[in-house]
Amino acid sequence: MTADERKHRIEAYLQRVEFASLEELSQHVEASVSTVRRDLSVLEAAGELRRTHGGARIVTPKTDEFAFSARDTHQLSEKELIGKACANLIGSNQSVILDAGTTVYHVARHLEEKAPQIVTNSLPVANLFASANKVEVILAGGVIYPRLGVLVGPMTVEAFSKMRADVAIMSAGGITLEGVTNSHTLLIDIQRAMLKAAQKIIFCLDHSKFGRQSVSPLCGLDMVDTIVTDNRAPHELVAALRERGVEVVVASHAHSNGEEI
Amino acid sequence: MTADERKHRIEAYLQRVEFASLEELSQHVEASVSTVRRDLSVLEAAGELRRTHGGARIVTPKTDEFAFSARDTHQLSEKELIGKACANLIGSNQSVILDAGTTVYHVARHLEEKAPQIVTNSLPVANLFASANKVEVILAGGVIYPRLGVLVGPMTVEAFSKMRADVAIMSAGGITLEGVTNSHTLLIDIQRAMLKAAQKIIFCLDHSKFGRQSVSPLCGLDMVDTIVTDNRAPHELVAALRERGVEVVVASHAHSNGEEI
DNA sequence: ATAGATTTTGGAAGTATTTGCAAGATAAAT
DNA sequence: ATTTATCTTGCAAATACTTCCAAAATCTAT
Repeated sequence: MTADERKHRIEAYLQRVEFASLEELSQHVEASVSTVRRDLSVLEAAGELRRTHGGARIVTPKTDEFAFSARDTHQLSEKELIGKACANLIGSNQSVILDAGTTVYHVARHLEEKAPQIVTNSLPVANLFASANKVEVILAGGVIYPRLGVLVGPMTVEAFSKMRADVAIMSAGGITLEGVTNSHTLLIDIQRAMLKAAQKIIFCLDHSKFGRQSVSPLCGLDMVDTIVTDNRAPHELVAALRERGVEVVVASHAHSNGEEI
Repeated sequence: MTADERKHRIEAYLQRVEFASLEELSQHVEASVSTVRRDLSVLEAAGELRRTHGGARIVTPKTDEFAFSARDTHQLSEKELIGKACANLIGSNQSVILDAGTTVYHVARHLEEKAPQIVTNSLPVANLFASANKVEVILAGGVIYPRLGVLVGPMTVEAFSKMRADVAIMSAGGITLEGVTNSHTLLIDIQRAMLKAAQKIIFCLDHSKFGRQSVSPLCGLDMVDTIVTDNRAPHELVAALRERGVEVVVASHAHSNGEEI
């Protein structure tokens, strides 16, 4: 990789994730942190980004025109961790269905290297990859649901009904031992079609979703292969879920820092 | 392999991968790095690419109608005027198909007050209305074509084949008395489906498109109801088009009361 | 076709740039 | 205030670039 290409990759990566640590960038471009530091200095001088302690931040985030990526910095890091951990579950060259929803959005940010085929009905996710040409993104058609930037309606359901994918990465409003529920009735049909289309089902649910029930039941626990959550999820419920045969991955700082392939 | 052929292969390869190291290029064209270096110097002098430390990069991935660039101020005011004039042709509550392309994008910006039903395969247009809830936007499904932010492929064609709309607002690469042409073969099928789906066909073409011919023919003049252009369009061609029964709207500052951009 | 001239090619030597590491300095965290 | 993490600076090794030269290929004229 040339120095120039490396700088561009740093820029592109930051364009997607908005902020990244030195370590993260270093791994992403496969160069030492020293080199990344120097690159960042150059890019900062060019006005492309702004260096911060421990990393860098893009100066003009282009993905930010959505009510969607609202600044809840509180749970942001938890969703980040969940996103990273979930992305680690995905193998290379798999086809992945991505649900709409903020948590899944964070998964998408870490998926560039892994999955060349992504199917989604989320406009923010689509925008994320709109300029990345390593990933093939299929966007399901449908009517845009304004606030969320999600495509909904019969067109969307039909699109997913005709598809097959290796994995589906899903959001939901709540999970109990009785199953998974969601509040957006508009999305239920679409999510059901997603579940049918995928071989493996992963739900990304931060701790606040545990023990909660939304209005519309989505599916039972038997459909769920894996749940990725953060370390504030109630241990009893996690244990109970595991007893029911659901794999539960708890994302933590330690885990995400560890092994590389 | 001749020297000339080698240079062309280098160029074509860079067109595909954007960056390449010396070593990579050397292997690809089966020549020594020294030779590749010399070739790159020549090509750089010709403005085809830019050398970098360790390799080379294409200078620009071809500027065209569909390439969305954030800092594209080129002919901005003219496209703005065309956009406004074209939006004026649309009635309230009409269903409108919007093609991908920068000029049509500017039309979309002025369409919100009309509260139309919009169907498009353009990601930028979709983003424009993603948070506006006066407008119902239907996004056709398909594969995202990276650089352009357009949805393409059979899914997209099928989506438009099943639709009916009052108006289609279209882009194109060139127009002559022989008809309308476009350079992106990937889009031709989609555009044809759009034309079939709509009752009235409007083409938005700035003056640079007049008298130009791109590789792929799109449709004859008989299909075209209206063309919206700016006041630098060649008068003879405009007159000739009118004689053929095409309504030509020339956007000027007079018509659109001066707002800033 | 052949000998000589010209251009092109591949490589070598020397110079310049880049990279990764380490040590001291500075800023954040507890 | 102390500890930890991050940043800057300087340096040596690695890598890449330029210039030059000889061999190979191509062209030209007889």
